[in-house]
Amino acid sequence: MTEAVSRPTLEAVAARAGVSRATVSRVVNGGNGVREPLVERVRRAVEELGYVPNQAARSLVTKRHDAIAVVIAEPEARVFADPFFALQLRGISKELTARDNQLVLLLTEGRADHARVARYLAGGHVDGALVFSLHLDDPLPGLIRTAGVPTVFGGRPDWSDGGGAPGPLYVDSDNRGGARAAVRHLVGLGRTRIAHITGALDQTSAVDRLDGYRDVMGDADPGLVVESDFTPGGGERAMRELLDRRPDVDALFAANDLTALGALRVLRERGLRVPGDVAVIGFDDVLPVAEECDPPLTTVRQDIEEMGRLMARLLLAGPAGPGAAWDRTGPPAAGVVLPTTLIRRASA
Amino acid sequence: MTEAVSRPTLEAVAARAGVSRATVSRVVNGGNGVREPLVERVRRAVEELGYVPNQAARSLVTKRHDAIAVVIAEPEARVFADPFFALQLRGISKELTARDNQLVLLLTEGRADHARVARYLAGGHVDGALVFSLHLDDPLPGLIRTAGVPTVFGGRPDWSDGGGAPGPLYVDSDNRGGARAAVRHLVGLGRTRIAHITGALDQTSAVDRLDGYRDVMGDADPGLVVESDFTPGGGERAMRELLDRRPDVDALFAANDLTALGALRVLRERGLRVPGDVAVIGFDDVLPVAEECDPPLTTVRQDIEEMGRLMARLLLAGPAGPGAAWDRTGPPAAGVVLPTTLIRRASA
DNA sequence: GTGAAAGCGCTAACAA
DNA sequence: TTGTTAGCGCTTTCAC
Repeated sequence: MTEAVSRPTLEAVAARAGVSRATVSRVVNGGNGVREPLVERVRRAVEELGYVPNQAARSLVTKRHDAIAVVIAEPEARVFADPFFALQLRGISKELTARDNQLVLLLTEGRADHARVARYLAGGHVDGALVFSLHLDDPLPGLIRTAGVPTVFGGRPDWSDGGGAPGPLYVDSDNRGGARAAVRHLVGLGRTRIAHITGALDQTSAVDRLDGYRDVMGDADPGLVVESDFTPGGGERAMRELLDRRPDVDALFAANDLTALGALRVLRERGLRVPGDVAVIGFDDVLPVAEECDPPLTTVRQDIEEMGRLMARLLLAGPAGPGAAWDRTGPPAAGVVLPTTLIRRASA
Repeated sequence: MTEAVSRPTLEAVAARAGVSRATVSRVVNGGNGVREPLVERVRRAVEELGYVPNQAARSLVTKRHDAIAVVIAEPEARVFADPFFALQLRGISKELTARDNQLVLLLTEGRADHARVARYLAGGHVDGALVFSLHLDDPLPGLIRTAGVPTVFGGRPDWSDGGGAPGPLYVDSDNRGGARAAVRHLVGLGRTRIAHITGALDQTSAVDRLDGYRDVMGDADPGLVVESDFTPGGGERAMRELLDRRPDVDALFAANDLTALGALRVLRERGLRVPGDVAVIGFDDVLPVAEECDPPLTTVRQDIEEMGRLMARLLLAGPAGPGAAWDRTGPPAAGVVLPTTLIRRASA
């Protein structure tokens, strides 16, 4: 019946092994400076008793938690219609697991939750935080800075190019470069009236992709750019607007795969062939979206899982253990930008 | 520079408010039995010092953690190609937040991770666990039972109909009833050669949906049933096999929306009209999949977010506080089954 | 190399 | 109603 009686303590293990609590503690924490035969005896006692260290007691004295928070701040429903976050989470989880850290998930729905998250982070319950999906006017970064928790951002925060202050740590993909590659590919296909449906322009990823488009198409008709929001519905609306305005468009670079999906529906509905009449490229390479749409989507791939892994690695990378590096010098500054690759499928 | 100096303790607040630690503790934990003026004074001191209770110290004495683990055991890549889990997570998160609990996310990749998860749960780091995605031969339930952690399962575990023992707590949707509704709808459309592409039959949800199909189509050609795995790729393969075997099929009930998505591609590729030649119904109503496919998918909706919310509610519902009810009587037994609704769109 | 002892910050009897 | 006190289980000096 698995009585929920109190689990064995260090004390119990010590008694069983015939040593002191201190020795057991040493063995449990790597066994440095303990003679081999003793180590062996303690290990056996641990095994026999099924001893598991009490994390609360340990944290109380070490002030470490071996836990980090993942904050996903996305008020809209979008978050979960998009496999993007799930993939990042997976990467983060793998890395944390490998380093014996736990993942505390903090989901926020709008402003009301910000205070809660800030309080939690400031409360020193975790050793660090991984923060996603910031919008330009988001108060969260400020709150986090105040909380003084080591933090790595997913995606470049908008204030990262600021003045002299050491920038925040972040991991991003090369949105601008990826966008350029996509548009150049369309140019290479001989397309001349290349449109762009943007993402939500209060996020740096959307701005960077737009900039990449402009790098190549600088002199194009501004009417070829339609603002949208990274969703399939938004993609549809934008595509309609675009076709009404410029029926002669012969290529589209969509801010992400979901947007492309919406655009494809409208193109089909209007009887336009892809890529015959309009070539289409997305961004993300999120499966099954990209692979399963019709036609399969040419898109710019970012290694989302690797981004997650990297964020975790960066957060835990403090030279003298978690926290140390940050406390004295402030964040190690700057960001890591991962490359993107153009994946050719049928749509362009 | 937000020095990472030690945060204020109960002691400090007590000193500032001119009361004892015990009084501060009482106020912080609801203020019962403390006279109003004192409460006020303590509150102010807490405010001024920015005091946040040290959770580790608290857990050490209360043996509670105000944290629960969410275990997602899904070896395949499928997990994250499917918005299903994300939605459940969101529901869980909302409910936990409302009850001041934290969510510790445990993702497992195959068997290797089971031991790790079991150890963590047995370690008493959390007050309970929410467990998803069990497969028939999964060792996790056994390990969890041994660990003695209060647990609620997402989806009916296969061993729940067993003998006399009180069953495990679980939340599921009415897979069988939903399947029946779907197939009956197809019958109502005048279809007679109604096929079914199953999900992964090592999961009860897939088995239940198949049973629902059989409830209505008991006497149909067994050749109309093809086994698959809940993925778009699997759906494609199954649809091809089906068409080769029974080219006269006039309706399809797919085990989930992703499967339907794959099947739709094959139908289109073979020049068959949906719903003209073949009517198609999915299961889940997961957006954007169902809404954005072509044609928009008629499907059986389950309220995924509500399932998550309910799981959390159930887990935290112990009469004498978390744990208590479980410790003496074992799990309160049985499951909660949520209704499903048929959502009519264009595909059937 | 090993043990003894002093807390980490909090809650929960128990006294007052 | 409020304060005093004794630990919760662990790590970590400091002696030995």
